[in-house]
Amino acid sequence: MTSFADRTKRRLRDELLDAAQEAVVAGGYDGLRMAEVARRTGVSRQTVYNEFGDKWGLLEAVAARETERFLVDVNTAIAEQPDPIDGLRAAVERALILAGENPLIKAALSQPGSDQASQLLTTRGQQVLELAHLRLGAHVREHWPEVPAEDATSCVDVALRVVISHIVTPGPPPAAVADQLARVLSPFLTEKRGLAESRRSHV
Amino acid sequence: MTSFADRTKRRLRDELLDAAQEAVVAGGYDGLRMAEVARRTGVSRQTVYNEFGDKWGLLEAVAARETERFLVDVNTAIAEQPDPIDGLRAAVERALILAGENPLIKAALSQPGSDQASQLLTTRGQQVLELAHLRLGAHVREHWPEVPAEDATSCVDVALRVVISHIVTPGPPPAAVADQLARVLSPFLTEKRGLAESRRSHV
DNA sequence: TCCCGATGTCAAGTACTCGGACAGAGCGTC
DNA sequence: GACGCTCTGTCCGAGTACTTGACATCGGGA
Repeated sequence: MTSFADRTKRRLRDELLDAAQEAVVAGGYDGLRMAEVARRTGVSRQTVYNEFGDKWGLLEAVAARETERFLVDVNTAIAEQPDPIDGLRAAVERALILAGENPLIKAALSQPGSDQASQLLTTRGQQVLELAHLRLGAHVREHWPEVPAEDATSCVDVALRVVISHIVTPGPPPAAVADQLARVLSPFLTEKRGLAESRRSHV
Repeated sequence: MTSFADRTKRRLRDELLDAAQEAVVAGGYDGLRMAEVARRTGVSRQTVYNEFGDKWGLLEAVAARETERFLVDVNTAIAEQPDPIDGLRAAVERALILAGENPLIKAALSQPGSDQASQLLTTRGQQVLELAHLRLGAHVREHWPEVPAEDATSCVDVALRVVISHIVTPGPPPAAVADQLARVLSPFLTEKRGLAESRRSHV
């Protein structure tokens, strides 16, 4: 059993993040007030600083939590597709749809103080990149073990960067982007797969 | 906004009560261990003592919370009936059904250490009596203002004592008891109402 | 009889929070 | 440009609640 104190600490953190996220959604980075977050949560301002260090730390924590949720959702989209190409398409589409609907991302891109927020989005992008590498990479390795790890990594990397770009600067609808990416990348994957297989059967 | 500390304190209390109630249901009064309640909640034994004083205090608190829930449920049953007699019948039946299903009451009546537990039930009975007086009394006053307050009180009192008796020593099915009580008491109420009205019209 | 488990009490230690105060930066107003 | 205002970030003393370990006590069972 986790101690009550531990659970309370986690809950405090969560509630602070809730309040902060709400504030960011409503008013962007500038609309995020430390004192307001504290007041809303029913806690002293100092406690917020104890928990997150400074305003930037708080914002990062908000983004980290949201990222985690984002990835969980995208992951299920991938898991539903046995074929990696389909998984790629599904993941891309899902990610773009989620991003389009996400109030936090909207706020980061449109609200005042968006310079900081979008910088955060970029930082987050790096994290998403790494985390998604792990997930997506595992998926490819599992279903297409014949594709060399390095090539799978390259492919995932390209896809992710394109997706993030589309999130920051929206373009065609999600499905179109997903199809495009799948179309562009699938030859690479299938070729690599074929090479690996022929090489293996040759030896 | 209530302070986070307040909410945490309430939550702690609630979780302690959850653990205690579970223990009582499983093993009766003797099965309730202070140390076990503390361990389950992830808190020190001392904290349990700080919160409830002693074992009896803890048990009382469990009973108080359950009583409150019980009354809320019964109250809605009353509120659905505009006619006090129907309300009486509905409340009695609901109370007996709830009591029959309630694991805590079952434990109090059957588990070892039931002497303390049933004593508690009696103590609780007093509280239920008082609280229910207020609620039921208000209901009667609202819908049959012509019935003297004193008579309404008497009526509610009799009904409650009979109900509690039926909980402690179960007899006929709830509906039968409810009908019986309604049949026995309704003449009293209607007569009192009639008297009050005629007296008023006379003056 | 002795041991064991449980209740209940106590004191000291620890961690966290609160409240208030302060300096500094940014921003609009006069 | 000086001023006032708001918000950030930091510091510290006081208060509060939880923890830990110890102890006395009581009742049941080997």
